[in-house]
Amino acid sequence: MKKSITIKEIAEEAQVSIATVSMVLNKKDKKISEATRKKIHAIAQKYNYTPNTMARSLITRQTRTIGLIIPDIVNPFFPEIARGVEDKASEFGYSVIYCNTDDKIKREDKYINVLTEKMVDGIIFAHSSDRQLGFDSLDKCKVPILLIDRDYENRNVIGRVVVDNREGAYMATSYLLDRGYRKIAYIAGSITTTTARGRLEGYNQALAEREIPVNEHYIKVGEYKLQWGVEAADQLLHEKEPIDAIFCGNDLIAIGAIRKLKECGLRVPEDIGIVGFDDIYLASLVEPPLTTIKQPNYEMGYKAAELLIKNIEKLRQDKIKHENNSVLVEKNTVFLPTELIVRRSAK
Amino acid sequence: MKKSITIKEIAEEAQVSIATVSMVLNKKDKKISEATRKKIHAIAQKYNYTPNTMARSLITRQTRTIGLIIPDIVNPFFPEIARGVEDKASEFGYSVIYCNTDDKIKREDKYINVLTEKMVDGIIFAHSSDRQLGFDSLDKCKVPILLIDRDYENRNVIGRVVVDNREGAYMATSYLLDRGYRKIAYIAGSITTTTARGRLEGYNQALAEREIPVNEHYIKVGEYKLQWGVEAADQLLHEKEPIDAIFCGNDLIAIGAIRKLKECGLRVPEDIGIVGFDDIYLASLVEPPLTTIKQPNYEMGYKAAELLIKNIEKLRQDKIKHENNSVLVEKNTVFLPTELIVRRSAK
DNA sequence: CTGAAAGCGCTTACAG
DNA sequence: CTGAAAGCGCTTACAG
Repeated sequence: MKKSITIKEIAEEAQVSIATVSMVLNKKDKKISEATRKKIHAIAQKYNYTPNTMARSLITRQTRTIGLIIPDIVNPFFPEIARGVEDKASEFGYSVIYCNTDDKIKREDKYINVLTEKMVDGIIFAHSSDRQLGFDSLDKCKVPILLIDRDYENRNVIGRVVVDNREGAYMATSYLLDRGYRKIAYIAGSITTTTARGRLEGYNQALAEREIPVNEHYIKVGEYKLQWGVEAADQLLHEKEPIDAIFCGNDLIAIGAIRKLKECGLRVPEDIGIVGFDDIYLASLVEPPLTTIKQPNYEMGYKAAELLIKNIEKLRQDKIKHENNSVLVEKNTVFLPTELIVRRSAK
Repeated sequence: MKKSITIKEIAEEAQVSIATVSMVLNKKDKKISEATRKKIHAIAQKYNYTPNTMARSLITRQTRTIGLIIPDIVNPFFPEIARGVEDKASEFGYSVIYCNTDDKIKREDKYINVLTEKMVDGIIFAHSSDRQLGFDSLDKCKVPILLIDRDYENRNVIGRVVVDNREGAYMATSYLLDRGYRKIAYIAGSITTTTARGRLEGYNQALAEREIPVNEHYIKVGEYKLQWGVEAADQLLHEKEPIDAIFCGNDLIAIGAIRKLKECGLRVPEDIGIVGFDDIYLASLVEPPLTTIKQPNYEMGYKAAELLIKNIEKLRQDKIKHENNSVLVEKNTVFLPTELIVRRSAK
């Protein structure tokens, strides 16, 4: 549309050098006379000057833009994360470019490339669960990467922000145990991810603490879908040793399980106790409102953006000051706590 | 992190000029000898060359990045739109920077500014419903803007993509009429938006066609929330002339209304027919699965990105070719059709 | 207090 | 077929 005015044109009109204009507009104008300053600001205002950040970035080597790579924004798990990221980023004056990969490694690599070319200052990355080994595009990547939700070993990764799934599952299972349930099943969504493994650990730990033996038949591994909740619940109802409670890997599973239980005339939580992992907050909409472990998704995004940007800025400081290799602000994995939300108490 | 190699360095190593390297790497290399070409590609590969798009953009005046401004990605209405936008954008080789405004005009203006500074090629904008009049930041904006979901008159706007709410409401109401319902209420979420007005028009039109007089008491205006659905349903049940069906402004309202009806021992749809406007696809999770008007949200984002990018590219073509004022690809409002999803048929 | 100059990494006429 | 040169809009030492 309209062409923007440049500092060169402002300089001409103000009868000063472009250096002076640049300094004034960047508030590095301690040494500039009040008169010049006013004149320049007036002209900038008049023509509605907007700086060309491309030109600036070319010199400063910072774009104040970060990338967010997630599987799918439509998956209700991710909007809160995305929102957390954007909130923190904009607090710091950063923008975020967001990318959907559908968990496809090819698309992940493509986006890492695109973001690198766009010179983003950093990337927040929720990678595919299939991504098992070190991968070229990550190794080659010239941009700092921070992992969320799922863990992954890689030297280019400057940090990780994940949910404390072990603790959450422990809380969920302990809650059921506290209410007197003893035959607690676990319907897992999958077991290949660190997420799922953490939850299994927590479940086992809670049982172990009370010296309740783990019944392998009580652990059903499938996928994070409503239909799987229905099926798994059906399987559990046909076990020789009847169950009295279920810890569900996520809330879609929980909804499915409840549907099945009701079909069979069982009441929740009077007959069968249920706690779900509240991936996507839907559980609160089904009846009976379900007791769940709330995932700190918003916090995850927020924290991730904070860590990433702090690292970015520290890296830059170090480069400017000492030109030596810099130490990261925080290199280790951050575990975010979950919360037990009791919506309807069992027994 | 690692510094990227530049075309200058490639040129040195290959013993050619940077112009040659640039041409080869940009596939404008028809005139370059096969040997030089191969040599250059080999070196680029070897050092894992990634172009600096800042530098390129500075010259070409295109960033291949568009902005997406929405109220809140956590609102389940928007992820599908965002996904549609990103899908189409990445098809065209564009990235998208996304921004949450919480419907605050101040934040909208801030983001329009930020995006302008970042030199995005265009902006897709779902503006606040409170934004009634022409507004400075939009007028001043140097970037083409395309509006989605909500309409707004402004000369800087190159187009609009909205849902055909009138048609949708007409379908919903007609469906209920076809099933024999005659006392059809309408629980609206609000009436200030063009969205809500369109729906009211469709409702009125359907009734008018069958020569059924509109009963003002049957139209309840509130907000797009579950609780309002509960309240409005309660009000409707106390009307002198009893209703036999409800058209709900969105699915949160529908869920609330159903909850109330059930509480009063009424069956849906046997006693009271219900059709909701399926803003957020949640309706399918409540029982009984609800008949709804499906919003083409994904399509809205997809179409919007397509129109915007086509306009951007046309604008550029025209500038290169004739340097004259260009005609927009499509300036008018695009109405996207809704779809009636019958999940449980009434009567 | 201010300016002249170099340069960020690239593209694009233009010349040969 | 290839190179020298100008320039995109800005920042940053350095000099005065």
